[in-house]
Amino acid sequence: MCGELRAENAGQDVVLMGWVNRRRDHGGLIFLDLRDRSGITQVVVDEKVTAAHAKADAARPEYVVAVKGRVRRRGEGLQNPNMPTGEIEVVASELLLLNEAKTPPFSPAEDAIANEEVRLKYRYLDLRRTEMQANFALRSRVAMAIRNYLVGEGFLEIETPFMTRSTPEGARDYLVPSRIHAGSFYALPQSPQIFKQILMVSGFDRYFQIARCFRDEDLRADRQPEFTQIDLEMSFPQMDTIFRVAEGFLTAAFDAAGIQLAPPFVRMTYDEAIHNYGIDKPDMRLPAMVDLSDVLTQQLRETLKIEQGLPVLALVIPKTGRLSGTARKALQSEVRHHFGDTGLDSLDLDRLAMSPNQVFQLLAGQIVSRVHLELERFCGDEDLTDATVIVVTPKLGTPALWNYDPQWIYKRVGALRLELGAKFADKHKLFEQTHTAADFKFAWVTDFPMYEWNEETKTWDAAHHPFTSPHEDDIRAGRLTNDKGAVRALAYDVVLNGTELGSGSIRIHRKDVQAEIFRSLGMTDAEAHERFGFFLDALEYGTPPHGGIALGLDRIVMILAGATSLREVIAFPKTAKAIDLMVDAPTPVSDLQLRDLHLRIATRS
RNA sequence: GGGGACGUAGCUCAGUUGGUUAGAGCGCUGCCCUGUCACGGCAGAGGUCGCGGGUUCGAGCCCCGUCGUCCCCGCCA
Repeated sequence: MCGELRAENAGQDVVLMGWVNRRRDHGGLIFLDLRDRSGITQVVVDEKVTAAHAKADAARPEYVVAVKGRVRRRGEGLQNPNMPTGEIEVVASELLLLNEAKTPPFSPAEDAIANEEVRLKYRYLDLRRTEMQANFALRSRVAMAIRNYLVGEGFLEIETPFMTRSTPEGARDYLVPSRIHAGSFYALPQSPQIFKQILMVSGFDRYFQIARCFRDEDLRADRQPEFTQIDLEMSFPQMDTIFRVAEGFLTAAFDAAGIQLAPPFVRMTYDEAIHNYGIDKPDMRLPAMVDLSDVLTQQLRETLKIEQGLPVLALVIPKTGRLSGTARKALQSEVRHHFGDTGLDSLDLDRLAMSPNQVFQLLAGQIVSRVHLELERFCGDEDLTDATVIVVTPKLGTPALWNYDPQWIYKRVGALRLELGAKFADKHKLFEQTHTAADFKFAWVTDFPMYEWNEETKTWDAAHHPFTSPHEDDIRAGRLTNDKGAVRALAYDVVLNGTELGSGSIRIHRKDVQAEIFRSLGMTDAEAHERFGFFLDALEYGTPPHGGIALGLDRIVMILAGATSLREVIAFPKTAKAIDLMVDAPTPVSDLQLRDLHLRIATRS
């Protein structure tokens, strides 16, 4: 193939087929760079080879050609050290134009890339680009590594249906109308959740699937309406068993990308994540928030007009260098703007330190030493003078604040931490990519809350999904009925650099517990039976304890490819409005099709 | 549903305070060229300034609406 020939192939007769990447016409001598997915080779066509030369003359970029010729080692000074095949060239004896090509709207050979609208419309051209070819080669390798690992661990790959039953919880379903049953619909699966649990009931012990999932929600850079999960489930697991398996296949996946991970990953509870990072998917490429609550005594809070009893938090952004006066002021106003009228404010540490008041000086000293401690924990010994510190305080007597619990402040400051991280990342090379294990900060977050208060419907919803087992202790303490907010779930997320890669849980395997959970979610027994009767039935026929996890393959590959959008690692993705610009989907359908499906379009906008 | 950015030649973009015939680079077409590799030289073609309306003597530029792409919030068990 085009990318494979080297100096040791000199003298060999070869046939190459590929696309014309570039053509350099010197009159009597024409150079064609021939490209296929393995790489690029230079072909030389001399005018003495009349027929071939005429064809090379007619050839244009993106023509598909076949070349017969001999590999020749390039002479001194003619070599191109920037190309893997730069030491050789193929001297053409015969040339065939297998197919012509219209002038493409953008060139797959260019480094500069066109806007996404054009790229997506002509996706087949975009996918010819070296970068995209590399992304999909990587994706294939990663998927293969995961398959190999899981099969090696005794997992069985089993497919589950795409056309299934709508479940009203969770995301919006994509629906498929039934022709045979007027007025009824299949739903595309949001995940194979129930099927994989049933497979455990069936005795399949260790199941996995690289499964397509569908969710009809609004898109983001890291969210597509159809996406691929590495879905697995096992019987008789401890949480640790599942962590080990997931760490195992992630290690295999990263190995396929040339990165050696060193599991086990860091673990923290949900409460710790919120307290230290203000978010349930911490990005640990930045230092944690520093809790200064105990440094700010009651007395000091009164003087500084800081609310009692609420957390005071410091953020530290390393490697920013010493900020100029203007930069500090700009930052200050940015922070103000970020918090708006929430009642959060920032304390000027420098002014505190330079204050003639000794109490303030002391306080500043205490804050600095606390922050320094975190910085040391984070990256050995980092010079604090090179970092920027922001101290966030809840202002005294801000009415709105009275309703806010500490969690709200943690989350709010956590959001600022990420915003500033992103801002300084570009400027000061905060996340320098060395493409080694150190760039990839994994964590397990455990003990998620079981329930989430839904302000809209004034009900408790399942935070993960309703098949998640609550902590044994919380069941025994009766919290399922009288203290839902405190119930912890046996649920866990695996997080990488602030992105949720996947989540899972130990499931409920007893019918009575499952029924009680449904009831606690406000479902009557009749409703539960109507929706999940088949599942409750299955639980009664000898269900093993089981649990599992599902990880987003697209997101894993995206991060490994260094991309910031899933569209770079999905061959035929959809736009932010869920449109496929190449095939132009979705489209209206004919009245005949609608009649077959017993559907009528009610409104057209 | 809400907020923001963008939309000018095939592509990437510039276009001053609203003022004559809307520009550049790349690409494309033709001719020349035997050592290029982002080849080079000469000549040339190419525009519904996203679309619709308005203000104005005059709109790429101002106003209103609309469509599309991207990012974020809501949403995503």
